[in-house]
Amino acid sequence: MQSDAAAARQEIALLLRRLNVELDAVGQRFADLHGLNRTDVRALVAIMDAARRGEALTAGRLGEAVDLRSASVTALVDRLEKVGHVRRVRDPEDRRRVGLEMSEAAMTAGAQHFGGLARDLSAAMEGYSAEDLAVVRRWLEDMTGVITRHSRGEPSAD
Amino acid sequence: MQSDAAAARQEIALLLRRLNVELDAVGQRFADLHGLNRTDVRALVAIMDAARRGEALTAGRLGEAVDLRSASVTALVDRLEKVGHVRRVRDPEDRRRVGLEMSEAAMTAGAQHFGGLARDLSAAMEGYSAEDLAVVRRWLEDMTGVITRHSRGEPSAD
DNA sequence: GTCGATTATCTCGATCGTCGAGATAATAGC
DNA sequence: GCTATTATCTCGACGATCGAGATAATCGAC
Repeated sequence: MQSDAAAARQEIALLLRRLNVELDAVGQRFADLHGLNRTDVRALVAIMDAARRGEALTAGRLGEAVDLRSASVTALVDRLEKVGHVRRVRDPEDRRRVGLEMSEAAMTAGAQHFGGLARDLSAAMEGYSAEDLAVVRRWLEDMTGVITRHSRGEPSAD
Repeated sequence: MQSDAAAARQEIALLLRRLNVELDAVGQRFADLHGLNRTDVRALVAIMDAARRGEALTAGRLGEAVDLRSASVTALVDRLEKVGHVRRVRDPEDRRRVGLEMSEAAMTAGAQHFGGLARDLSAAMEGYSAEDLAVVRRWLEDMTGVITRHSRGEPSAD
């Protein structure tokens, strides 16, 4: 019988779900603090991520990132622009395109909130050995693979 | 210099964020498959979790679980009841209260989708030793602690 | 037991986010 | 040039959520 081991694995799956809920709550809290909704936060994070990679997101690409139709993206960017979080910048190369640039203030607020979390997570991992972190890393990659297949609706490999 | 170790920790934090995104996508997929929105899915999960604990959720408690005001809960339960996923059951003890019972079909669909994920996750952990899983478990608890503090807006312990 | 306070849910009207359809404007291909 | 394609925007409609207030049941003090 290995039902003990199976129970341990199920418990870990439950812990993962709980972590997921709390991680979502971090985004929700940022939204509450800044008078935004969850979509707005996801958009700002997408723009920030792109900026970190050195790319300036266009309206269309932002829509793909947050899975919204063009009409909704226009409304979304209107909201973010109205409160000064982003600026529309027409691309001189292709004047149909609208680039999105985050304001310094929004960048700072985002870095403080989410960067602070990343810093605290990193700090909480300081007590772990390189070997332990390698295990965690492999586990994260394995779990993400399984989850990704589920989110795409692909059959489980059994 | 331990910037290598710091970089490894940051990378793990990024992996965790990616996992979170995919885990959200699993719920989104369930919603798409059944013509529901994310709130409806969260509600069904909350009802299912309560049922597993042997409790029948009332409308009010469901509202707390998914963070909605009573007016929205009424609309939410109306939606779920209309498509036959839940049934309103007046509590004979306290006839103000409305208990919520999931239909067999909804229960089965939920168990299939989310239970299937749990099963696959568990299977993917079979290759891990008890020691490795203990590391993962401790790590999950530590990270959840940090994240929960952030989601509650409590100061980081530095 | 009766009556006011409290609790649980519901109704109504308003607001806001999202979308489909179609307009507008710029680019690309021939 | 002229047409097809691409990127974004406008407009009208729909649906999820909410605040305020209504309704109905329970509780507590007397």
